[in-house]
Amino acid sequence: MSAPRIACLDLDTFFVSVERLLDPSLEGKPVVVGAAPGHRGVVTACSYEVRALGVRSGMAIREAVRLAPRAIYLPTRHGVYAPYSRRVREVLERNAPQVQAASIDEFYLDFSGCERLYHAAGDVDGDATIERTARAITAAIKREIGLPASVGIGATRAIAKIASGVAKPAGVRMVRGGEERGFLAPLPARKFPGIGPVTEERLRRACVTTLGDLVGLPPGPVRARFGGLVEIVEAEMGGAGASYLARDRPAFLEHDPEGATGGSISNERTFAHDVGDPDAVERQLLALVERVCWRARSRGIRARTVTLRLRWADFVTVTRGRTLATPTFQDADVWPAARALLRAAQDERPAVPVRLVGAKLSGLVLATQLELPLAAPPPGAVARATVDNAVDEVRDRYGFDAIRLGATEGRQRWLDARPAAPEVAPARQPRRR
DNA sequence: TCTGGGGTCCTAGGACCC
DNA sequence: TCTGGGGTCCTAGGACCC
Repeated sequence: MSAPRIACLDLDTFFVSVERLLDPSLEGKPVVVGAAPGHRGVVTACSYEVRALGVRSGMAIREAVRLAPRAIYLPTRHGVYAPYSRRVREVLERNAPQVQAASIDEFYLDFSGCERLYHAAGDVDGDATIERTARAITAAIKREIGLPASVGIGATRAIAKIASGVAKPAGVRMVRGGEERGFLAPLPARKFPGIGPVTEERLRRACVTTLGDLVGLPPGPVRARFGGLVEIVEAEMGGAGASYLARDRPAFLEHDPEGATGGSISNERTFAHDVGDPDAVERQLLALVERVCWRARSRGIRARTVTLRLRWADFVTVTRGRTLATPTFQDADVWPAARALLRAAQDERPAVPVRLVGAKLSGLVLATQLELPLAAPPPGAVARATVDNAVDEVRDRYGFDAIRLGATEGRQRWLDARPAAPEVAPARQPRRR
């Protein structure tokens, strides 16, 4: 039997909690963080007061306003929340041997290897010690930072994560070794990480509502249809999380820079109103290309593949990609490819207005791993690269929007005038965080 | 005037090579 | 003049997560 050793700590309604720290008058009131009412967008986070009215994160803001017209609507301010997340992490690192951030408001703690410590304390299996530690951690986060948090504890990451949801708000829930099946079986299938709305509906049509229903499917075609999923849930019920969330991967590319080729850098924008003018879409795409390239440069990462994302007014969405011969982080290399992809896609449905456009870089490689070309840069290239570097430095310090580049047509000529050679300027050092 | 934005992972088919 | 596989790369789409 596997003893619980993984904890999942989740900050309750994190963005709302931070907004309340900054403005205590919001305490106890219905609060929605997300897009502005009347605009296109969704709910990013919401307080329990509005959840009681049916509001959920991910819901269209329009729908939230309909359900909770008197709630207080606040814009999402990512830059404000990140420092609080870092402070939480510091508390965790003081109290747990291993900490991994899964997102801005979710952390995994691994207590493996602490058995001798527990034994010395007279705690045979360690359960009591881990649970006590979890309570001490949530108390410290509340006392030192002011944020409520919930913790789930179990043998695997999946069990711990599900338990943290059950523990909310501001609770601790431990699933002891051997209790996994009894804990999971009555839960709605949707609670299992990886089962989303689509799979939930497929399961519902097979008369499967709970995780117990799922593993209880009799042998036959229906069970076979969900075969992989049944195996995964079965393993979790046995406390053996050799699958799924237990697949430990580095959480962040920054932590695994050696030869990292996975990952992607993308930005996309939904227009306030659907856009019928192809030139206007092109201008927005150029701004997005400049943004993703800047992000790649400031991380010292080049990309081999450029992908365009386009969503038309009727919500039909396509992605179109192209892989370049040489990895790059230069606007002048990425832009022609992105523009060609956009024009080809626009040609497929010329009369339909565009709702969203996006640019993505993938096939990432560390810039320092590349061999530099031996050829001397062509005339003018160094001067242009110097200007680009100066723009980058301002943006690294003050953010992408600190500098607006000139009229797009002039900018396009500037890009077209640049050599397509990927390396004209010395590689910049990755930005320190 | 329904449906954000940043990601990860998986699948599947076709090209191409051996 | 009929028929293999396996492996890798590329592309496109889709489910899911926070």
